[in-house]
Amino acid sequence: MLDHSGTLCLKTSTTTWARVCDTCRSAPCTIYCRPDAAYLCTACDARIHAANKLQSSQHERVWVCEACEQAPAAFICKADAASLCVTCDAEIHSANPLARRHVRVPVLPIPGALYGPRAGLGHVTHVEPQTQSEFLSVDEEDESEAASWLLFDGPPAAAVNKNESPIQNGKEDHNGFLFNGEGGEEEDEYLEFMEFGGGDHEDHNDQQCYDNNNKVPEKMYLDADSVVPVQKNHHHNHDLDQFHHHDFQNHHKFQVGVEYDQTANDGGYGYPPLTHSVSMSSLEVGVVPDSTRPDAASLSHQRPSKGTIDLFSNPPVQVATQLTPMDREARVLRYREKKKTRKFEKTIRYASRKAYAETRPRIKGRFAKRTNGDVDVDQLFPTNHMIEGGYGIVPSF
DNA sequence: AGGGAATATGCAACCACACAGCGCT
DNA sequence: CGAGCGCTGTGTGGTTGCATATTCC
Repeated sequence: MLDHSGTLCLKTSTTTWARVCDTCRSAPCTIYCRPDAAYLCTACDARIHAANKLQSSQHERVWVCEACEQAPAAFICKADAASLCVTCDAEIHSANPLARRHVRVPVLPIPGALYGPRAGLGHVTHVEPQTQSEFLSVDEEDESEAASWLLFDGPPAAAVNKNESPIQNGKEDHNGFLFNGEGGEEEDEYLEFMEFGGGDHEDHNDQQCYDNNNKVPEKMYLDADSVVPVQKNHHHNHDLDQFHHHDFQNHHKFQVGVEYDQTANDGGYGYPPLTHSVSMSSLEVGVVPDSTRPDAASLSHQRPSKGTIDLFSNPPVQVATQLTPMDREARVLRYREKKKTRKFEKTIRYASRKAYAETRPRIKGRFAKRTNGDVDVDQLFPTNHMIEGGYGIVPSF
């Protein structure tokens, strides 16, 4: 589709029309190369600029605005942890007094070595924070965050948590990771899970996530839930505060599990004993991961109680994955797409049930039995009304 | 600085009932 | 084989109580 300026755009899952890559014309652009005046997807950017180190170092590139996805980003909003173009920045931050208080800094060019050694998954190193800001841009956060996952080539050690070892169940891939079939969906689910369960964490912990020698995220070879890498997000989107608070709570709980696991995990699997520089809050100390928590139980993989974690019987085999830059870029892209499309609001599957619930008599918030005096529901929601209003239509899954 | 009390915040449980889905006749 | 019936499980929202976090003294 062409936008107002005639630019070819792609319909994204977020219902916005993102400018497409000027090179491949098939993927949404994520990077703007100033010298070339070209909008590129990360894959093409990697291909073009990684091929020529001179280009890579001299071509100043910036991320594309995360809001409109149509213009190069000019500012980074610390509060929203988003890179925004001038127009979107003005629009968003003039919306209300609270937004006006958001601290924004000029966006910095993407480091020229973006596709250098950092891209090698087996050699992921911590990227020093940009000098003018203590935080990374959102995209760089994504890079770091996604990179930490990319090291983990496969589902989140689901079987590690089971009583069968990865080797026993025969699903170990060549890297020693658990891998189920093509692994794509598994990975997506994993990323999605991580996004909700602990993926949004601080980058400063990235450094601590990697073993100094093996460049392996130290949080990775743990039981299923505890594989959540200790990262923290700078996102402070006010709409998401509630989520992040909860997320952060969970994060702490995970972290406790991690601490425990690692003390128990020094069992000669080829990993040196890990020293933890991860700061421990009062909450983390002495807190037993609550396996009875519904949110924990709702996770796809049941977390064994602290006392029942049996890591020694199931030594998870872990080897740093070697992925090509293109593979990595593809995964990062997929991760970003997932991140963009994630929804935090409650999903109503049955509008009719919602309508009935709203009209149902209550006693202290609880549903109460209808009495004869109650209004007949059929009068409130006659069949034709329900249909016209969209109620009564049950989505098929 | 450390500890206890007060306050703030977040979340799961609870309830009744319409409806989907399944098995059986 | 399709229709009808009965049974079971699911999903829906407002309030409450509890657990945890934060602030204050």
